[in-house]
Amino acid sequence: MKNYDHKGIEKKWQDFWTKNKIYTTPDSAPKKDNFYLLVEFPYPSGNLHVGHWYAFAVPDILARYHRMQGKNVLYPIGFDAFGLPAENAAIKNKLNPRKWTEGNIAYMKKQIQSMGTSFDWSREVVTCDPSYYKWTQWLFLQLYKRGLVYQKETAVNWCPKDKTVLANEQVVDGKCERCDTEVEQRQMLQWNIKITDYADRLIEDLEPLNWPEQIKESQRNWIGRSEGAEIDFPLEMGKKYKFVYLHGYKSKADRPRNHWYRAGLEALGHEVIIPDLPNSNNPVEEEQVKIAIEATDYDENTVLIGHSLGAVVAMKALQKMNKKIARLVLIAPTIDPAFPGAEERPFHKTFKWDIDYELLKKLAPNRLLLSDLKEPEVRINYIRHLAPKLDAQLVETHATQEHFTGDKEPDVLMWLRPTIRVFTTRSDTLFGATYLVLAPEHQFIRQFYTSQTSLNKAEVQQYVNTALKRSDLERQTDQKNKTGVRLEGVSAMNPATGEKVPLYVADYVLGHYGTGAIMAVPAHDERDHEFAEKFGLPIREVVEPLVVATSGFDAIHQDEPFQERNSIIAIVKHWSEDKYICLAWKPAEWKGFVVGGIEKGEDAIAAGVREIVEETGYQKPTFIRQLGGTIHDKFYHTIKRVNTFAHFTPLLFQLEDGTHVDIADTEKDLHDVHWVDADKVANFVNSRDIKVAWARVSGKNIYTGEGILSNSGTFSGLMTEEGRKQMAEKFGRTKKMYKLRDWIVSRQRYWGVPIPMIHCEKCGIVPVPDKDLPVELPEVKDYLPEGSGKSPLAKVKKFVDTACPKCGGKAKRETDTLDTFVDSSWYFLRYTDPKNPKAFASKAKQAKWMPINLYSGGAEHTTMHLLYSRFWHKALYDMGLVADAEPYTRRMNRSIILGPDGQKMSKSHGNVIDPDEVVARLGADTVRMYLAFVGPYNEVSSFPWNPDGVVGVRRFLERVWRLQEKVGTEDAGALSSALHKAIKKVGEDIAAQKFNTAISQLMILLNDMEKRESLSRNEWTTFLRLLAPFAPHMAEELWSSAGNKKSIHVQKWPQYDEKYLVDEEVTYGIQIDGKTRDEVRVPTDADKETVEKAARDVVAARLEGKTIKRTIVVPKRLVNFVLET
RNA sequence: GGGCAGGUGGCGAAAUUGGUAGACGCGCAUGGCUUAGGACCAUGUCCCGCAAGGGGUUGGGAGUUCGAGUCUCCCCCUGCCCACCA
Repeated sequence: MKNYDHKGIEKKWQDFWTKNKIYTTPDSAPKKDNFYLLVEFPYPSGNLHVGHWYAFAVPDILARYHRMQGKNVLYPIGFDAFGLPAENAAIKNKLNPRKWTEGNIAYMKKQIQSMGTSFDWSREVVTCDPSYYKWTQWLFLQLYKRGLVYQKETAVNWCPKDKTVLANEQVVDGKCERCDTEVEQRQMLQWNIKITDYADRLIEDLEPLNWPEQIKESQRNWIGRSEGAEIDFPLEMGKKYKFVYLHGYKSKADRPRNHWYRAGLEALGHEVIIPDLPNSNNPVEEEQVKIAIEATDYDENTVLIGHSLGAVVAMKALQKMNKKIARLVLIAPTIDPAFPGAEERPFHKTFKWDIDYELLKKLAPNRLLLSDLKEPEVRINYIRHLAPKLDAQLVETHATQEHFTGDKEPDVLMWLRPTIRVFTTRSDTLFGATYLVLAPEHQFIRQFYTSQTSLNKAEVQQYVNTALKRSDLERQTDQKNKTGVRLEGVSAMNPATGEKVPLYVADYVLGHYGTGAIMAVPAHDERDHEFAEKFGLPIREVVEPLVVATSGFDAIHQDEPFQERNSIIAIVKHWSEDKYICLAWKPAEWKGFVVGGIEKGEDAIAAGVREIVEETGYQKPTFIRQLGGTIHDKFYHTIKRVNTFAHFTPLLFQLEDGTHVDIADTEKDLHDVHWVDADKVANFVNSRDIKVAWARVSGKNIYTGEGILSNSGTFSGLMTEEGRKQMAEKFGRTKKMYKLRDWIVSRQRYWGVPIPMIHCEKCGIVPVPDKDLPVELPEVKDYLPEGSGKSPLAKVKKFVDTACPKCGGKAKRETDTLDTFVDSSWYFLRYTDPKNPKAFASKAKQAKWMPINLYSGGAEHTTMHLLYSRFWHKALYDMGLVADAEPYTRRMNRSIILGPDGQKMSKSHGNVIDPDEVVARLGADTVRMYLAFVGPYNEVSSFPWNPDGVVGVRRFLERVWRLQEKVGTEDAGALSSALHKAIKKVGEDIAAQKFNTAISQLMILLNDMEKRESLSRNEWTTFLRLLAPFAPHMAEELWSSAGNKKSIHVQKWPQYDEKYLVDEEVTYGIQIDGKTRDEVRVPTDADKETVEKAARDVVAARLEGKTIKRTIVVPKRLVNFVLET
């Protein structure tokens, strides 16, 4: 027997496999099911690292196993070949990025092939190949045609020195990676993809997927849906408007409510014009519109209001004038006669509803509809139908009198003024909103405020300028230090309380989330609280905490009634030291302060004093202060044995001195009294309500949880959850918001897919026609950016100058390239039909393989790549280009291999393992198998590379090699029971991707076989087939030496027989009182009585003189004797 | 601050899902074989004990159970991702 020479063997068989094309996968094979196993394709960085081995060689075990199980397995590979490193290398070393990339691909291909993986190279896909990116462009244009692609001014990282746009990873600590210059934010027109349109579906379609829950959860978090409300706060500001109010049918200017509106608006300094519209009882459109137009000069300071039929007059008048105004407000507009269910009205003959909503939208940038919920349903419905047509803010409310005809209609007046819209998830705390905060980017600041005379315009502008320059990173590291500036001369009205509240601009509010404005509730939000403290703003509590015992010793009993009681919590401070009285209840685990009920005719303080004396014996408590509002608690009273709903008034006392009288025995039996140091109280007490009360002593903890509303007008007493619904309805609208933002796909880079768009002087944006695809990346002289922020492509005149495909006139090509996440959003489709020149992949071939059975990849792609490609697939699905809404049936994230020192492998740590070196020394089979053995493959976990561990696997393989000496030539006899067990276990473990335990079973099998005198040929070749997925080269060599001609990798996985899995005898553990004392071997088929008797005999000495209360026999496991105590 | 995942020998890890904790491998120790060995073979490797035997043990504490690494509650610690998301 020769020694195990891995080098010779691996080379020999790799060549053999390639030559015989054993891994070339047909689209279908007779009597075989297709199985699509996908691994993330690599970026061709130039050198393979251990991570690549882990990513490709371990799933290869699975691919080989499924093949041996009779499946037609597609296990493809390619290269994600566009991207920044190639461009950086090109700039640095004056190379051609294509040549650099292609060189790397050629080198890495050899390395990957050295792993002995079963990739089908005939299906290789390379994203920078024009035959590939032609289809990237084509798919992008399909999305464009579907309305999913748009251009938008977006902030980018800009290095003022290098005059270039920087990717996020090129910004280090807010500075340019290359020249260390401070990075600025700069607005640029960029291509975006509307992934947010799919946010809900991306969340909902996760549900049925067979993915690990954590991956689903992090996708949901990334999308970040939150359900809340939008609420409008009317502004009172220095800016003066001219209000024109048009009354309705059978009405007139001289009505009490009109005078009242006038007074309200004039009080704020506005001008108010209320014309009498002619023939109010028999109105004619032309006459009324004429008078409305002549009422005044309309300009961009005019607010046009129409009530009822006046709303129609207002729309028609505005349409006719075709002048821009500030705002259009329609109060309970008259129903269009064409609307289903509209009643017939006398003026239908003299009015026409030919309204140009698009024009109105242009003329009035701000539109508001007021609807009275007391009115008949048909009008409410009509206004709901009108709102989206006008794209108007719809306010549904309860008027003082139906149809807003009361003498005073406060809701109407409130909404006549300009508003700030906020998004909140806590609309229930609206009564506690004592100020508003706008993000520095907020449009109100740009459009209105800075253009008006205001008291501190310069200060605000300066703040906004510096805030906008601050990078996200700076904002982050400075979270505890809130800054901001008040907007002087303007205030908003809290729509719930009617109070004036101040406005601030502060960068703790984000411009890109929600509406860019918040209502601040300092009593129940920690950030707002911090800001309010700093700026001396009022803090109003509107939520009384309610805690509920859902688990633990005092968990409430379902379906039992609650007994309510008013009680106190008395926190008692020591007379001289910083410690407090805590009580530990003896009958239960409860630990807290002095608590007790308030008796009839007693006030809270008196109850507190009484309870302190009764429960602690201390005689001289002095009341200090009440610690905020009531704290509610629902729990099961373990002594009184009843569900309790307690309302605690928290009180702070201090003892005057240590005067103390022994307490009653009945009290002593109930609890122990402890003096606890202030800093240990929080850990000592274990009751929810007590913890809330204690937090108020320091005053630093803000209650942000659920509870019962207080100080909230008619809403007081409601549960916060219910209040949230009701207030959102009454004062705003419910609204879903997402953290997910649209996908910016523009890159100002050379080495990417050119965006196939043309900018025509006449026609605007024109997509490149399909017949002109691909738009090929031209050669350029150098890869430095062009200087104005455009990509190096902008310097290539031949590329840029083109003719418009529509009109043939002068036009310029788009010079941005696509984000590489676009390339990788569909590569798996191309594998199914990699050479197709007519389509990105034919439907027939897709159908053979999609959706993917298993996608294995790195945890770093859990959110972005996975989300982008899921979105992309859904968009294609909606266009009928793919057959499934989801591309990946299963997804698994693999673990991570660390350096030998337990640190992440990196050059700076000096702990990088070079796989080529290890392979040269120990062989590819050893490395593959070691990586599979080191730990569970699909866990959020990491394993250090252990150089000794690798040697151990090598040792295993050498022992296998030596085993061939024991093999006879006869196929005599049945397989051993150990072999049957291994066939089952190894197979099941591979299928479950538990490669580590599969290998340990092979080791157990080897240990067993080594002990044998000889092995039959049949046993030997069976063993080799089990080994084949792990060590494909060695298995093939030994298989061939055993006289086989065909490759082992096209063989069938061996079969096991159930009857050989069962041993003749089993060992039972013998326990006494649950402690293992001994063991006994009994025939496998022995009945309970036999087992029990055998066990009893073994431990007879121990059982002497004891009485057995109970015996538990767990078949094939153990016998437990429970003794009488 | 939020979300997720974890915590088992000297180390990487197993544990039929509530049933003899530590399979398998590494390391270490002793012995054998050897000119040598980072090779190979055998035995051992939680603690006390020569042994028979006894005791302990899955981050800490409590609970449920005949029986808990596994279930429940409280606390502590570590890693990853996100982070002023209203």
